[in-house]
Amino acid sequence: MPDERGAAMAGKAGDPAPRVRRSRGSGHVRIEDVAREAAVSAQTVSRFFRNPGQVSAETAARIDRAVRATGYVRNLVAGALASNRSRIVAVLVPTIANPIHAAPVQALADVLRPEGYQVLVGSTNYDPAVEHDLVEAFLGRRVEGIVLTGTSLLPETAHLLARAGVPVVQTWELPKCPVDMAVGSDNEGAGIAVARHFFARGYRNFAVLSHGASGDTRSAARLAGFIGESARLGLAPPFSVSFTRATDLSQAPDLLARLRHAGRPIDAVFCVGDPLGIGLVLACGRSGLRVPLDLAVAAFGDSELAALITPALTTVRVPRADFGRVAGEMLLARFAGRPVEQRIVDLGFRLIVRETT
Amino acid sequence: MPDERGAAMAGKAGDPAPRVRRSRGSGHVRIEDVAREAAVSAQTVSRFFRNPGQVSAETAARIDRAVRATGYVRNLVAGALASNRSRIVAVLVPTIANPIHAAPVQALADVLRPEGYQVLVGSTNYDPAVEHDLVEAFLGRRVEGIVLTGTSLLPETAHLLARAGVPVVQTWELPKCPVDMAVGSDNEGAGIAVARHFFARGYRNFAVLSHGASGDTRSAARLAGFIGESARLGLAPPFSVSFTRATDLSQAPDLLARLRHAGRPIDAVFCVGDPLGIGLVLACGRSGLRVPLDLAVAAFGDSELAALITPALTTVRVPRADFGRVAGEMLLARFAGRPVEQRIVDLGFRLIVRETT
DNA sequence: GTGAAAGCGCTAACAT
DNA sequence: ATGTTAGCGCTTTCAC
Repeated sequence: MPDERGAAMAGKAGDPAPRVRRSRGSGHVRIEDVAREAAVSAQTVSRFFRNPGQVSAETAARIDRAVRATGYVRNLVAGALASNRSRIVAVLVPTIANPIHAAPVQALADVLRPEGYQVLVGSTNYDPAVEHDLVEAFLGRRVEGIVLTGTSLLPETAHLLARAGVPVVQTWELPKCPVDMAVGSDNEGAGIAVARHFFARGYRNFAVLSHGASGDTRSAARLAGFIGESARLGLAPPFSVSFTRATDLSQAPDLLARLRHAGRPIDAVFCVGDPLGIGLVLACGRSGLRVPLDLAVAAFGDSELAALITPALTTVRVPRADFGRVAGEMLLARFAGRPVEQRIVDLGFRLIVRETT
Repeated sequence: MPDERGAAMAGKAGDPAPRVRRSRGSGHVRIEDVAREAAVSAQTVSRFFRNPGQVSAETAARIDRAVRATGYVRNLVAGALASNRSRIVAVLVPTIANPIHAAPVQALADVLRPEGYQVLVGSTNYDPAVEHDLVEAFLGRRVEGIVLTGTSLLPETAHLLARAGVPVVQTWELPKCPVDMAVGSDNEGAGIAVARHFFARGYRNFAVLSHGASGDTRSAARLAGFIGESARLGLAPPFSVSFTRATDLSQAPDLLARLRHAGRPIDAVFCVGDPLGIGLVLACGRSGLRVPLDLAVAAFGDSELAALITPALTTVRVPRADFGRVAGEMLLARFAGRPVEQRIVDLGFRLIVRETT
């Protein structure tokens, strides 16, 4: 009878147990309150939440009723501390403004949800320092897995990750030395494919359109592939134009002007991302430049709009959703203690030739 | 001397304190390890992390060194439990695939970050049941504030929110009875404005294009405004066409076909969202339908692409980023205990007339 | 199937 | 400016 003491102490006043002090505490209903209401122990309530089948049907019903009566909401923070399992997986994307990242994040969340995991998203804005801070914050929240977009880690970030012992999946790219696991496509190969396609179509004067984000190694790899192949094809180095902001399409007309005053005629442009490519094609339409007659355009990503604009955009398709899905499956395997046989998964790419080339 | 017991027990072996058992624990470096290394108390290390200026410069340097030496990463989970402050704000959006939600989320995060808050994003997919589950999960993580997109809450969700006592900001819409606070624009008014604009331009045969998501009360309000004003203008009820999926632009050509076989000629279409409007305009371009000569189009959102497509889209502009910024500021005010003078903030809208009308 | 005890790693409150 | 103590609310371990 542990309540005896409180009852005895409060004897005269008849008040409920005046504990030593009550300045802490959230004021929330606790598992113990539910337990009391259901006339079971707190353990049983805890079991009920984690695995309802583990308690008898009758107890379950009583607990269920008690939960409703008290308005109890599980404290996952306390649970995470006690069990050392946060049930959170973090995913870092360069920017949520680019819808190209929606599919993988969605797919990741869809794979993880049935297993009870929630996905925490962070935007690095292509800044490795921001990425580092986010990784540290996520590690502080004791996430159980981290999915990275690209492989442009700072050495100290890689070190942090390695020390933490948290499963990490790098996506989109195929690093030679992954921090842990990776799933993606060959970006350099994509650049090469585009260069060859341009060449096969008869174009000889190339330009590349990229954004200024130095942390974007995926774009850099595509560019490297494209430029390298141009050289192998015996062409002059592509004229290079940079966006200052990755997603600001309103710059497209200005960019087009720079392309037209390159000092030499340009007949084909490779854009490192679909937003750039779409912006360029639309800007051409506005300024009366005929695509692909006056200028051919190819991009990367195969976003939804690529096929819809006129002329439809030639672009490299990568299985974006699968990046997220596979990343989630790899993490799940790790969580379950299953060994991941293939630490680097190449999901390939495909050049979708449409009307802009 | 609490260690005495352990020492006595392990007397002969002479081993370091063999505690009763050591099966729990994360194996991570703890604050106490850092404290020992820096020859200070754990409390001082804790203070150093939360407010470096609170410890002397010399101790700070020692702690800093100790943190590096041990590779310590703060356990924010334990911190959140002890302080009852998670420093997390949750934001719910219908879908991250629609880039229209990127700006407010970004702005919210930008306002909150300097104050030490992180933003947790969840997608409801326009499903109130999913929204409910997410709210419950977030509440379980003891988030300190919740930002909602739209006002289509289930009654039980509203109840859950009310009970939790967490500050809530509903965005995009202006509910008559907000759960707590709200910042948005008058969606019905936007629909009315579009109807009047169509009418003023001489169009008389209206249609509306929406997606099927029943949980989207924002779209519903726009539609209601548009339809109501059509009636007031003495016009026939607009012909209505629905997308099955909110963001699947590939359906646009099919939709266009349905519009053309409406049984009566349609000369102006109001699309509840920009993605729909852009898809429609592009589909018209593909099928040779002249916009606005054969069909006028207006939408809602003023996304980046709206001004870039040809013809440029007439659409309603709302200060999306400001929705997030103001929501963040309201939350911050609450956190600081400041009273929020204005619980409902109307940020207005503007019809941007371009070439599609 | 259920309960009792111990403690996860940190911070609030109270000292000094 | 720094140290000591007592939890935060849950889950693990062990016992029945």
